[in-house]
Amino acid sequence: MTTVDHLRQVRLGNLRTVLLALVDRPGSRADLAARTGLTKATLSNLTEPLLAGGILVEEPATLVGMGRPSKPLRFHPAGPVAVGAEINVSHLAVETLGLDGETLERRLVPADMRKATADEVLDRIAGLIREVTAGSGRRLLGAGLAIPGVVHDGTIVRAPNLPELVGTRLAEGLGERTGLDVQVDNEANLAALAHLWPRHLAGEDFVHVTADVGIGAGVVLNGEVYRGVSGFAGELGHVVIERNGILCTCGSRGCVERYAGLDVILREAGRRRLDSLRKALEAGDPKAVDAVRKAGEALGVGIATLMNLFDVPTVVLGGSYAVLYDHLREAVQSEMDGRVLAGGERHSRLLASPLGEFAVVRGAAGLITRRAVQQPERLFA
Amino acid sequence: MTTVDHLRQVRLGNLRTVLLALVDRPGSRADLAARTGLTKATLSNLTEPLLAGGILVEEPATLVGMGRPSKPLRFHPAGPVAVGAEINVSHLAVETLGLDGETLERRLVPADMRKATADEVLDRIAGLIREVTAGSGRRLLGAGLAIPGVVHDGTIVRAPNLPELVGTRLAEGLGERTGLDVQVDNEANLAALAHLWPRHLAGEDFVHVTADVGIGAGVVLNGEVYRGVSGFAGELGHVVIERNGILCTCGSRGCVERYAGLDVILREAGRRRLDSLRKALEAGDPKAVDAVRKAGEALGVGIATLMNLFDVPTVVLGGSYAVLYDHLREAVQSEMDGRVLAGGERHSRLLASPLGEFAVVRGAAGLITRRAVQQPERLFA
DNA sequence: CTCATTCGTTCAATGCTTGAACTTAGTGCG
DNA sequence: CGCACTAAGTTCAAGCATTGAACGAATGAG
Repeated sequence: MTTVDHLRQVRLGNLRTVLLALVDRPGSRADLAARTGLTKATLSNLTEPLLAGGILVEEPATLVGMGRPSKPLRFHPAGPVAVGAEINVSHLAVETLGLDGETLERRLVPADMRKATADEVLDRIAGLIREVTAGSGRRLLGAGLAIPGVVHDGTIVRAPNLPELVGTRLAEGLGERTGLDVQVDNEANLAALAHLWPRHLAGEDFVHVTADVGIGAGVVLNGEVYRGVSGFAGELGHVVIERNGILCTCGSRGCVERYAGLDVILREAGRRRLDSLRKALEAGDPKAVDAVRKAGEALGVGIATLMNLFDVPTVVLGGSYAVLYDHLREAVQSEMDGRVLAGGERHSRLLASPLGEFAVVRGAAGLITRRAVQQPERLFA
Repeated sequence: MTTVDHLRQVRLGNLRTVLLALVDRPGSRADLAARTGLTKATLSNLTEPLLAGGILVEEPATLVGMGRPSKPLRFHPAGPVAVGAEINVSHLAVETLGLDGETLERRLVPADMRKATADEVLDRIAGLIREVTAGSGRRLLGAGLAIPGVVHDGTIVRAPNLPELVGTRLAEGLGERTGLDVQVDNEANLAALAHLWPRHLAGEDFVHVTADVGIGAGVVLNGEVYRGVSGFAGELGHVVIERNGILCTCGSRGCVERYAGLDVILREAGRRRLDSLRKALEAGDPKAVDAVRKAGEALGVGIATLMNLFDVPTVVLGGSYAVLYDHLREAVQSEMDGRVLAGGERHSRLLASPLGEFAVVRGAAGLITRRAVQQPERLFA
């Protein structure tokens, strides 16, 4: 709105384009100009403050081919980093992530959080963050915080497994403890984001499905995490597959969660923990195999419904489902093939997440690096 | 990419902002400046070519209040118009729509199209378009064409009720016949668009649900129609509500369509046509009332699932469902209240469409006026 | 040593928005 | 009737990011 803000916007937009190209891979000014469609002149101009600000470094010249050698630009190895943190029912985790997408430090500590108060949880998380960031000397861009619940306008509005946290504003609490700019989001959304940023692991339209106590789906449309109007989008656990089926805690009947939730699978398989179930599956225990297959059928019906509504070509199974993938795949795929309209292999792809137990916390950190790239003015603070 | 294309983009963006403000309502330059955040100087500059090009007119001064009277700008009454056309199983329709959102002409002619070839259909549509556009002397911006099927990259890839059209490229055929720039889309998407443009009738996040032979949902997220990767999004008809339920033509079981499709309702009610059903309902025929209530229950379960996935606050019932609204509402709302997570009146609103049988064709025309506003360079052709 | 080649920088030109000053066209009041 | 007041609309110099062309820099090939 001020004098030439419109011109400023053009510049920031171009800066974003350049940074996105650099996240993809390093490159010289000439190379970046070719990749972004900008001119070499503009690139020199745009990168100058980034180099001066310690965001980028110029590498020694590459001595290949004819002509003046190029000096590739990359993110500065001592440049700013983002922190990711995760609060879950049975563990806490933190991770630091550079703008180049490299993980610097990680911690995952088992801890029963079910009855912990917000203050207790935040104190522990803040301690872990201090551990992983101590002494690096690198500027911190902020922290992303993942929680197993629905967040709306910074407040936790639903958290079936961490009832103590409902109604609290965790971002502010963690901000006070760490001095960081904190952003809170749902673990399902962040696990999905980890498959999108900084690397595309499943295209730019997919659904990432995980099971903990509930079943959550993170929906990515057009390269953006879709959160819905109130942050409730992707509640795959409460998709109905049998309208007069088992009563659910949510008040509905026949929700997918009652047939394919991790608690249901474990109970049916007669096991207490995921690890024990996995061993039973490896040993070929028929009760375990059967329990997982049955869950897969229910999950497949829910996923088919989801795909008929969102029309995304790819489903990523993560978390516990990734662990059980080998025994889930067939049943899930079979229901999908039989029920998805745009079906057939051509359209529906089922993948296991390659990210393991750090997916959520990596997504939490990615939320911050991504914001820094999309709003490059934040890099000059 | 040329010299100062970036500057051009800024100008076109501002032009779009101004036109959007004018679609909302007419206003003087000073008023528009206040509403858009631009300066009076810029507004004079931007509107000058629109006035010269016959897109806008300056009204005689309004003589109210102190100071120099303002001369409101509005869309020119002889300015360009868009054409909408609809091909359906049992009728054809066309409509012309001005940039101001006013309907100029309409035709809806009953016609059994089930076995018609693409050429026959296009000839008839082209004839209707000539009828409604003849002699107006106004420039035509293009035509939107609605069909009961899925469109991807301009080709009809699915049309259960008009099998003759599958694989054809109707846009090109109609373009050749009329000389217009034609854009084809699904009727569900266009019915939804009609509730969004040029007037917001249900906010900017909602789902519009209609029943013909199948059940289609047009999904509007963030003020944009969401089409999915292949144009299959919003296939509410094939959301599963009983996983071992009735076999569906799509190969799945327990699809909503098998319980809440119009054909099912009519059969259960012992009627042949919607009109006859409506009269039976008005007379209180218990068989009819019961058939509609049962359909409403099934539909409500499907809608609840949809809302748990998309997290939209509003559902609009259109087409046949709007006609049956009084007898559907209670059952649908009851299932929604019991099953939607973000539920309660605060979050889920159920409405009947106010647009009647012209919703689809109005949306088809709206597709074109909307494009003209969003890409203002098209207005200077 | 010279030429060809490619990288990166310098610089005048372009064209859009802006705020301030100015002109225009009314109302209200003595 | 005239003068002050108010608000609409126009004019204009200033500011700024990108651009293409020209130029300087750094290397390989012959």
